Amino acid sequence: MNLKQPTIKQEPSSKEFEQNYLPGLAIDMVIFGFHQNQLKILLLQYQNTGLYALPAGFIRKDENLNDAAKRILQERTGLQNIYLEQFYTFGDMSRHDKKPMQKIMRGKGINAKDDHWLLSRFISVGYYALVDYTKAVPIPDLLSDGCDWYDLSNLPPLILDHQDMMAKALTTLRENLDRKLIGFNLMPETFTMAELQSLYETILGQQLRRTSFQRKLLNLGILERVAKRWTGGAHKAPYLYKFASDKVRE
Amino acid sequence: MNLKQPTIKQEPSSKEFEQNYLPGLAIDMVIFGFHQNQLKILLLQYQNTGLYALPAGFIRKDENLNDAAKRILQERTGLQNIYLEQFYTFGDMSRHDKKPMQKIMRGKGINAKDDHWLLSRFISVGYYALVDYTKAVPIPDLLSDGCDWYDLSNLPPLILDHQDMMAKALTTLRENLDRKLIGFNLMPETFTMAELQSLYETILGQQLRRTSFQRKLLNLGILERVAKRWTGGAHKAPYLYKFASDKVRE
DNA sequence: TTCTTTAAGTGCAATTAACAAAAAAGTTTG
DNA sequence: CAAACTTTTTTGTTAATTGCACTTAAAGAA
Repeated sequence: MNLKQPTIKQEPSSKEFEQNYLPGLAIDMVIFGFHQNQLKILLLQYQNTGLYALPAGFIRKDENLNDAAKRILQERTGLQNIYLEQFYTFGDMSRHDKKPMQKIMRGKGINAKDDHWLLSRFISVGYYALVDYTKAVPIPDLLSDGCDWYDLSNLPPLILDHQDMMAKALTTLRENLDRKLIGFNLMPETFTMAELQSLYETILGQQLRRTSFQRKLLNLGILERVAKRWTGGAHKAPYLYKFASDKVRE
Repeated sequence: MNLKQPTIKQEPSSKEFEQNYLPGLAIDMVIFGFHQNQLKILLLQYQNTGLYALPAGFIRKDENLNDAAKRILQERTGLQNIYLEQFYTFGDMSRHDKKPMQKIMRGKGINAKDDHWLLSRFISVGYYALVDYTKAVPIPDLLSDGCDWYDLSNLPPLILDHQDMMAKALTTLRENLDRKLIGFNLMPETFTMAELQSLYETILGQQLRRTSFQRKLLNLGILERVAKRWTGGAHKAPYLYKFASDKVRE
């Protein structure tokens, strides 16, 4: 069924890119989700290459950097008003390696010259986003053939320095978890205390004590107990909580 | 004595810049120092303009981003092996305002066309550095007429978004102060406990309790008491401490 | 020696976190 | 229908940290 087909959508021409986008600068996104007690990130997959990469994009000449990040996130997930934070800008020479992109373009039937704009040196601003797994609708971009969630504990090999980017994003997330109370962005509307604890444990990579965790989070005064309860087994049903954003001062 | 002189050093020509530097990307530096119980930063001053700016520079095409930052810091202070950390990348459209740079160039007798490369949109990577005030030797760059320390509590008006940059750098410094134990980089070789406390109080913008502060820092086990003491007045002389970097694990 | 002044250390209350045990709320089972 | 079982939630008890007042230490001056 899957015969070789001509590329339908065209990636931007050199001229089109130069006219509309800032040269040499890109945005890479580490989009975190949480599902079945696993921390996940969104990756693009390229056919016939075995290569995987973080979602990325470029900055329009008339666009704020942060707005470009929001746009790129929206393009890959369909989501708006998402927790999104810049965490580091990557500018080592070693990240300038033409091979992966050449392979990706060949896989798409694009015959790129050595000075194609996509093969030049890029400095990349890293952002990480925290999204509700159940709400995101992953969408591939022009060059990729798949956009899907992957377990952080079991990632495929990533191109260039994307593994380092992911690691740095995770470190930043860990450092900000308590300080900025951002974990809730990864949860659905309502959740049990055990689920929330599991999220914290997964992000921090360590076990937490049930009682301490519960007392600490409840004392923050930002959780609201929802009247309803779980349908459950032969035991006490856990309370459901929701994040009371109106109680957060800042 | 100071008659109008022709510019001696020439700023890079458009061609020279395009050949050697990454376009549209700059580095801005918030260089912190501490002297006489005041937190200070290094600013460039432009003659005949009343304008002040953070030290800045560009990235060579064959240079790592972090190496460019080190180079720029070295060019303005003469210092190497300094604590230097990237804190944010600024990319709002609103920071693209040609007027200040035009004024600076006119002040230097440069007749810049409207499409001069220095007047284009720049996205700027912010770094902050912590230096020993007594060791830095401020040096102006090609366009500026002065490079000096200014009290953080009494800054002259800065161009563009440099005030925001400074504020963000200070916030980052505050957040990292305890976590990364970086305050010592602002101190001379040896210092008294009172001086160290004054530094912390100045950075954090709040008074600290002496006993708690002392107990906490000594318990960290990273301070070494130096045998020598102060020459002093009619009272007990304070101990001198030095930072025992070999005792810091990380 | 005694006084004055500033530095450094100590003891205790108050707050916060760590650990342990008990109570609560469901369902299943005899 | 009550006893048993299971998981959630709350309540104490102990240990660690911090805030605060006070004591001790050191050095020159009277």
